[in-house]
Amino acid sequence: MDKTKVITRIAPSPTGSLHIGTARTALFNFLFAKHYNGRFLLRIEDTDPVRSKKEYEKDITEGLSWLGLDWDAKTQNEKRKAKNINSKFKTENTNYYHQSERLGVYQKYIKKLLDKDAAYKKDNAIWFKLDSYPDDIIKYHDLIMGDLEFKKDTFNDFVLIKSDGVPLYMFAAVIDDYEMGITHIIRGDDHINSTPQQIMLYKVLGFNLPKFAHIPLILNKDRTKMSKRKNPVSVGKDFRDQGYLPQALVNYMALLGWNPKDEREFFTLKELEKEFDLKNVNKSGAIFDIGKLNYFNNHYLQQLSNDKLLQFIMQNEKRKTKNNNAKLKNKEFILRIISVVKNRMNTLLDFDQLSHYFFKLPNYKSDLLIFKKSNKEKTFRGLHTTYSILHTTNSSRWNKINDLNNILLEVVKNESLSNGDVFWPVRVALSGQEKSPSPPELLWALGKKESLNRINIAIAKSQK
RNA sequence: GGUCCCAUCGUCUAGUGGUUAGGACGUGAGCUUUUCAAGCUCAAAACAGGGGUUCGAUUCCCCUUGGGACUGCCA
Repeated sequence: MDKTKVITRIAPSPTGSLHIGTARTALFNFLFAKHYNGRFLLRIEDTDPVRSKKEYEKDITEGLSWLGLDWDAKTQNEKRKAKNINSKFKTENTNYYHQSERLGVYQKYIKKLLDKDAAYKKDNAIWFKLDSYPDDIIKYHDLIMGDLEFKKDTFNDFVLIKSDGVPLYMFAAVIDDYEMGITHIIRGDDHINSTPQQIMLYKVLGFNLPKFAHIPLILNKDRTKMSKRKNPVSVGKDFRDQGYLPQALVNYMALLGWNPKDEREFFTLKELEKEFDLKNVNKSGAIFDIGKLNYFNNHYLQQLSNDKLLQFIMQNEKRKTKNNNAKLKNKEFILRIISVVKNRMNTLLDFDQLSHYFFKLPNYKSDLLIFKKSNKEKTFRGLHTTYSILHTTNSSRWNKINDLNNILLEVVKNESLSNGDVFWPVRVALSGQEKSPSPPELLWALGKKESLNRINIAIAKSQK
């Protein structure tokens, strides 16, 4: 880029949980800043004391961190400047910005506008005077949308400071972006129409214009905007808590509106930092497709080591139940289960469904033991022989899935049965399910004692 | 209504003044197999319409249509 250091920001209002749209905007701001070795800042726009809530602020910061979108901390100098002058707001001294601690700053610029006759007081509020902007046309170059042009007379004077003394977004954002030295304002294209008003403020205040980049919105299935108010899709509740991995969500969100101009589709955050540029962001909105997110999530789940996966499953379980789940105590056992069900998982939450029968054999009908191309006699014979051979099998042979597979094949051969006569009933005996990992995998995961126990139960059932 | 933005398979997208319009998800089929899943192979699936410009437009221009956003003392 050029000599000036890139500084971007994400400026959410804490009036709801971290929304998917905000997260995607944060991602683009983060990536752009990192790509050019710049800074990425977080500013909480909490000037609406009625709707703003601390819990939402917490959700937002936690969500950004979870995604790996760590903001650059305020400098010491910036920290010192922060001062809360309005009793309506309580703010701690965080390493990111709050508008509520900058109320004094806004006053300073309001005075300037008043002095210049660019603002006036009416109904106890401070209004911007459109006439103070000299031109009839406001134009700007958008890094994504191209050259944009607006007629001034389609706007009216607008409120800068409400009658209760609190500044409005339109004004506060301009002052903050200027004071924070924001070089690139990357935000949703729902802000295109309010940009001319902000540009007038920049000009009248004598500020240099930052670069604007309006990114296309994330859309619902019906192509309407996925909005924070109407479609509160939350990063924490709807993705993290539903068993999605941050790397999957990041990868998926990046591809919503941006692409690498070739056929690669898997990117880590680091790779995205390297590849991302506003030039490759397109103009039209993108529908959010949970199916494709699942695909990415499955992909990243497979990349995880079993140990890591165990760790995530425990974390998730903890978040859900608020205490340690007793059934997850036996780590060795869980690790074995993980390795046989892993590739069937789309989200971390799937583990429950895919693994319950390892912990407790479900009740099943004896008919289920009989393979569709088999009969009762063969089923019984298969189970019986399997039991006898496994019974005498040295537990050292139990460590290899392939050995266990060979044992089952031996049974098939010795009894002149078909694969289905043996494998199917063994599967049902071990899992009580018709869909499961392969019988040798089940044997291996369950261990010798439990496996024999379950086969015994099946033999008893098949005799009835 | 006004202002502004957008327009390639169902979805995310690549692409070029001359291409068999490419990839991915999803869908269907096949292979494999003891089931399901996975994996592999194959298939169906798109340039919104009309005018220009041009030897030639999916690509450039205009119009229409369609969709969306904004239109608060919200952000």
